[in-house]
Amino acid sequence: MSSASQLACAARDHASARRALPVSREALDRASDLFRAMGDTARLRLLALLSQGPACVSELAAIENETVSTISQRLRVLRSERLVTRRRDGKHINYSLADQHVLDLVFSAMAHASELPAQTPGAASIPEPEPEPEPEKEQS
Amino acid sequence: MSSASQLACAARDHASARRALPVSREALDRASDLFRAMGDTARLRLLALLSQGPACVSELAAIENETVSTISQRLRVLRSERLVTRRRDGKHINYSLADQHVLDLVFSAMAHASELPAQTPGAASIPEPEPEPEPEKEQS
DNA sequence: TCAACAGTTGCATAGTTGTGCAATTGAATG
DNA sequence: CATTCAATTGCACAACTATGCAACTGTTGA
Repeated sequence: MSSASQLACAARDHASARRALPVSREALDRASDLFRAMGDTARLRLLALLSQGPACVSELAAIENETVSTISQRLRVLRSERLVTRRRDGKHINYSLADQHVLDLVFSAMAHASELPAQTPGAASIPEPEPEPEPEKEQS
Repeated sequence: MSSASQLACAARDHASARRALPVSREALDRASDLFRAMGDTARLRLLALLSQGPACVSELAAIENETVSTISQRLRVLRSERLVTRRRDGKHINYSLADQHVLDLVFSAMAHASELPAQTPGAASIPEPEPEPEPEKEQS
């Protein structure tokens, strides 16, 4: 993979000065793992449910109308990213949100998502469909 | 799919009182789309690069050591979630972050991710591996 | 100790996603 | 107008992910 045989514009047109990432690659990898775990509607719904308090697997299964197995799998993913924690309570295992942090993330995402009804790319050609206050038209 | 034939514990043991979600299902769907878009290391790296300023596709391809096609695909996904915007500048198309919002999300995720080195679930049995300040040991 | 119940896990399968290649669009330039 | 370069897209394929089922672990209570 990766040939990079075409770095034409980078080298000539604007003499690239950009290379250092603002953060470590590892940190980004972990962050993406986190996002991936939350990047599933069903799993995110579980987080939303748990935001109201702890719940056991079968309870969540009943609410979500899914099998216990499926819910368990979803929770496993969330747990692997430390989004939820579990604790045994008698016969059940109660899951809870790992911390408030998690909800902040979800709410931030929803704030962004609700800004606009989300478009499918390819609708407009190139000219920005949004009237920006900065019509800077620089030309070579 | 979904049988829900086993809501045993929900109905009996703790007489479920939880059902309303704190947010609309739609909002969660959109948020999960957003997270999914960011849930890929390569795409997240692009966001990190763009946080330093706009860049064109071939420039990003050179930095990432990938084909232009691949980068273009990744940007397409990011654009579909309005995480980046594009603007034609002469021969190139410059991509930028859609807004600061996006970076907040990334940084929050990294903050969460860097709290601990991330475990693989299944390591410890059930008893919480973290010494919590709330050792409430309730027992039936 | 055995039965019942709560959860987890292994496995097979279906569906989704990422990538490369080749063809195409579209703008700029000779 | 043809050429060149930037970028996108269609297609096929590989890799990954989610799900259901069945088997299994582990706990409670008779």
